[in-house]
Formats: sequence, C-alpha cells, structure tokens
Amino acid sequence: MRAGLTTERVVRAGAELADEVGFDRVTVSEVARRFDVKVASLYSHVKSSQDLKIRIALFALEELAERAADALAGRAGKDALAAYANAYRDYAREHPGRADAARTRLDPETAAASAGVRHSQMTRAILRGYDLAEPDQTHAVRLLGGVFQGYVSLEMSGSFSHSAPDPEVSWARVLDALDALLRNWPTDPARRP
Amino acid sequence: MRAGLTTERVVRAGAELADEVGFDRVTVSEVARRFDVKVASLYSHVKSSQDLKIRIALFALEELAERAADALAGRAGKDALAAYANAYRDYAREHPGRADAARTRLDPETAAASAGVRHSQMTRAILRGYDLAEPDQTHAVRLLGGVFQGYVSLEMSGSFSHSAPDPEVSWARVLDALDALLRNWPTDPARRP
DNA sequence: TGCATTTGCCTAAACTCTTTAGGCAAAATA
DNA sequence: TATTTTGCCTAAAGAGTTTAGGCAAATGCA
Repeated sequence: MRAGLTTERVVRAGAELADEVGFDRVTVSEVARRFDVKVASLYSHVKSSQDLKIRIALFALEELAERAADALAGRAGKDALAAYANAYRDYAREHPGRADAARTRLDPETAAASAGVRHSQMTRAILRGYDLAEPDQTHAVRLLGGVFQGYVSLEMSGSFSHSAPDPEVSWARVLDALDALLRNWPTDPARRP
Repeated sequence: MRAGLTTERVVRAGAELADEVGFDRVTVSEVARRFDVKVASLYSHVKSSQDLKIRIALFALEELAERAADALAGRAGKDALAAYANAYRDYAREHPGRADAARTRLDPETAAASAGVRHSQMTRAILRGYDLAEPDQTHAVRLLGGVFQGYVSLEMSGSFSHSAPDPEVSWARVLDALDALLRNWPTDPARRP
C-alpha cells in the first residue's frame, strides 16, 4: 500500500499542521509522521523544509484571495472595505498558522507570481468606491495593506485581549475610521498652493 | 583565558546575528561560534534556544522604546506622531532582525513586563495632541500600533520596492493621512442620535 | 494474463542544532 | 598560598534535514 503523496497533499497537511502548532513549528518530519511515511519520502514532493514553508505561504495567499474575492463580489464603498477586511480577519481567526504563513517574506519573483498580486488588485478595486486619484490611490493601498496585516497580527497575538474595550468593537470602529479617512483623504500639503 | 560570557553579551550577539542573517535563523550554535566557545557553554546564560529568542525580542523592544522616547521628547501633535513613526521605521531599517524580533508573539505575562507596555503608553501620549476621548483613544492606539507594525513590515519585505511611487513619499503621505484621521476621528455611528 | 518499465516509498547515513550531565581548570576569596 | 567558586569544556543522546541508492508496487504494453 502506498500513501499517495503529492505536493498538493503535502502542502495541505503542512497548512493544517501550521494551524495546529504554529507556522514556525512546521517540520517535514512531522508532516511525514502524519502520512505515516518516512521523512525521506517527502523530499520527492518538496525540495526542502524551506520550500515546504514557501508553498504553504503561497497556498494560504491563494486561499485567502479566493475568500476575499467571494466576499467582495457585488459590494462597493464601505461595504466592500469591511467585507475584505473581515475576510482577512476571519481567515486569521480560523487559520492562524496559514495567516502567519501568508505574512512570510517571499523573494521578489515568487511574490510577483503569487496571489499577493491579486490582493493588491482587490484593494485597489475597493478604492474605486472612493474618490482617490494616483498617486494617492497607491498610498492608500499600502496603508490598507499595512493596517490589515498589522492590526490582525497584533490582535491574534493577544495584545488586545485582556483590556477594554472589546477587540470586536475596536475592529468595527477602526473600519469606520478607515472609511472616513478614505472619504476625506487629505490633499498633499506639498502640492497645496 | 575565559570568554567572559554574560546573558547580556549573549543576547546582544544574538541581536547582531539576527540583523545579519534574519531573526528566524538565529541559533545558539552560531552565537557560540561567534564567541569562539562551545555551544554547551551558552546554556548557563540562556535556558534554551527559545529563551534566547525571547530575550532578543525583549532587548529590541527596550532599545526601540528608548529611541522612541528620545524622538518624542518635546514634541506634540503631528510632530510627535511622525517622530514616533519614524523612530519605528528607522529602527527597522537599521536593525531588520531586531525589528522582526520585536514583533515576536510573547506570552501574556512576558508581554506585560516588557517595554511593549511603554510603547502603548507613548502612543497614548501622542494622542493627547488630538481630541480623542475614550474609548476612541484606545481604538486609535490599536489602529496606530497595527499600521506601524504592518506597514513597516510590508515595506521591509520589499512589497513596495519595485513600483512607483517612492516608498519614502508613500510613508510621508500615510503620516499625513493618519494625522488627518486623528484630527477628524469619526463619531461612532452606533451612538449617533 | 504475463512481463517490463516506471514510480514511489524505503533504508542508510551524514550533518546540524538542541539540550543535559558531569569534569576540570581558572578566577575569586580568604 | 590554599580553598572555594565559577565558567567553560567534553561527552552523549535526541530530533530535524537532506542525499544516495534500493526494492516493490503500480502502470502500461503485448
């Protein structure tokens, strides 16, 4: 009897392992154990431990992009903003390991070929509901990317856990604030007459 | 001849190593090599590899808090906001490994005893230059924490590198935007009559 | 159905890092 | 100078990574 390993299945198992024990504790050995297979067998499907982790990151980025796209469908303005932001946050709550993986630094070529590109496209799509011309649109894309990544990461780390107000409320108010900011984006003081 | 190891010196060397090779590649073995000492010798000064990493994180948090406090001295309003934000960003540029370390998730007790506390106090101090009552002040502290952490992390990862506009410009405009947001913080729609 | 080929998982082994236990010599103390 | 303490060492076991080569199960072809 063979285990029926494929790169796909190995990466999926790695993603599940990440959610259970943390992305930084994912090892090829443990994945092998879960398939009840010897470690060496995995090396036909992933090049290295590093390669496995990169693949998990790419997988998470894809999965998250899919969810975000679904959430975004048919929405505009603040609705779209909240849908995207919630997709991001909910994903991190359901799949903390994968969400950490999605934050992994990828080398430029890998990143350019990843679903990360779709993420910034979606962010840009959200901004169509607001009146932002270039280059402010790009500034806003970067700001939003930073906020989602940073806020969710902080919340997941428990930084907000044991103090009022409820993180749930803060999140809602942060979305209000971002919406307000995008509606009243300040003009560049350097260009003001 | 003895090497003169102390926990302090070991942690410092670990921080330097982190800046050179990345925080995730810090090993007790490599630090030992740099002191030209056998690995086992380090275990009188740090409890474990994990312990070393936590200490590096705490060290980075302290160092960053010190810099931020200096930058903040005598400033208020947007000046203070920019000073704090730049202290954070400059630190990440000078010490990428330590900055990564500072983003490490700490368990609640450790976090509560860390300089992380001072960081949120400083953020709160910055907000005194804006007219924000509780609970909005806390929401804003969380938002700012998220932005700084997330934006700088994204920028360090090279996400903004190879596309216009200049990240330097984006950063300035993001600070403009945050300042504008704090000056015009939206009232809670749930409480609007 | 029988045979050949391919494929997939295995054994073996080298290397690195982590961590503990106990020893010995260099500092510190008296 | 003698003694205690301290600090770094040797030794060794355990776990993860990675490569090379082997054998049997699946697949394909007659």
